[in-house]
Amino acid sequence: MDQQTIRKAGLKVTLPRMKILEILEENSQRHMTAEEVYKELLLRDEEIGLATVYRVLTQFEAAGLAERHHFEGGQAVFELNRGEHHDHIVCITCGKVEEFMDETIEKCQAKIARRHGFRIADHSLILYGECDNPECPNRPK
Amino acid sequence: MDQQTIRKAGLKVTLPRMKILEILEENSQRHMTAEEVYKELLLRDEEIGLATVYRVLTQFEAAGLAERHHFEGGQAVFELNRGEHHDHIVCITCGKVEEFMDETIEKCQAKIARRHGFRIADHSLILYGECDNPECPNRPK
DNA sequence: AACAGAAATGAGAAGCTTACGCATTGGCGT
DNA sequence: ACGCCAATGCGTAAGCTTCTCATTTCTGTT
Ligand SMILES: [Mn+2]
Ligand SMILES: [Mn+2]
Ligand SMILES: [Zn+2]
Ligand SMILES: [Zn+2]
Repeated sequence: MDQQTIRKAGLKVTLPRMKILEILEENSQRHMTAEEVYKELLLRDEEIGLATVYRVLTQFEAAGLAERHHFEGGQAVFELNRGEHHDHIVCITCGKVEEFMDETIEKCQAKIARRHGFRIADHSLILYGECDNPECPNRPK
Repeated sequence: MDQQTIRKAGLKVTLPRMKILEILEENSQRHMTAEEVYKELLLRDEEIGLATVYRVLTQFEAAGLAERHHFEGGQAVFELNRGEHHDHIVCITCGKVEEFMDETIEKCQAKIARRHGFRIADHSLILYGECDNPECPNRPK
């Protein structure tokens, strides 16, 4: 239940938090911007301000409930933390996002950090390319 | 000579472009924000507007002369393209940036892209952590 | 060396995303 | 049910980057 999720994250259970978590859950295969979450709230006739959306998403992130990613394009995107780390590959033409996890890369990163005397806290790996979707606008016909 | 560099990039040789290229060259070990380049121009009594700095940096990037990176913190940083690709490891405490290149990681990325049907165009790999610099503010004493 | 056309520049304003201030509302423990 | 403090909504502001447009500067050509 969402209430438990929010409570366990150390946050007071409020309507905005419930609704936003709900939306992230229903779109767990996507990566949504704050604006998109906000628009989705409007569709559902929820009177929740954009500032609250940003605030709640930031709180979810701080609580480890959600992750924020900075793909090219200015707007940050959010997704629920599913417990297993993954990185992203983004189509620069149609925006499609796929996820992957590569043990070899992860290990190499740790090794590199060690070699440079860094205690690694986080990392961001994003591959940009053109996807092979026939519907992808960039596909030569 | 800088003039040749700029001309070969397909850009008209202008004073702002010369000066900005000069500054990037003199700071080739750093990663500078547009604002930092602008401040450096002010120190040199060059009457070059911030808008021009942004424009020129963007043009340098488009021409392959420079690279833009988005480390955490809002501001993009720029560096001259030295011809050899590298990725970055950033200290989240003192901001120190080190560079690395790992053939294994690069190969894995290519493999992953292939597996997902993406023609890879670019990638961004940034490791965040705490460095071991004794001067680093975060160092426990 | 002067000229003309096109491209580039400077200054300020605007755009966009995100954060903030504050009066008001709303959870939640009592 | 009550009251306190956190959370919210709205408007505003901040930070970074880009745009607009009148003016200047290149560049190739007389
Ligand atoms: Mn994801
Ligand atoms: Mn670099
Ligand atoms: Zn695509
Ligand atoms: Zn450090």
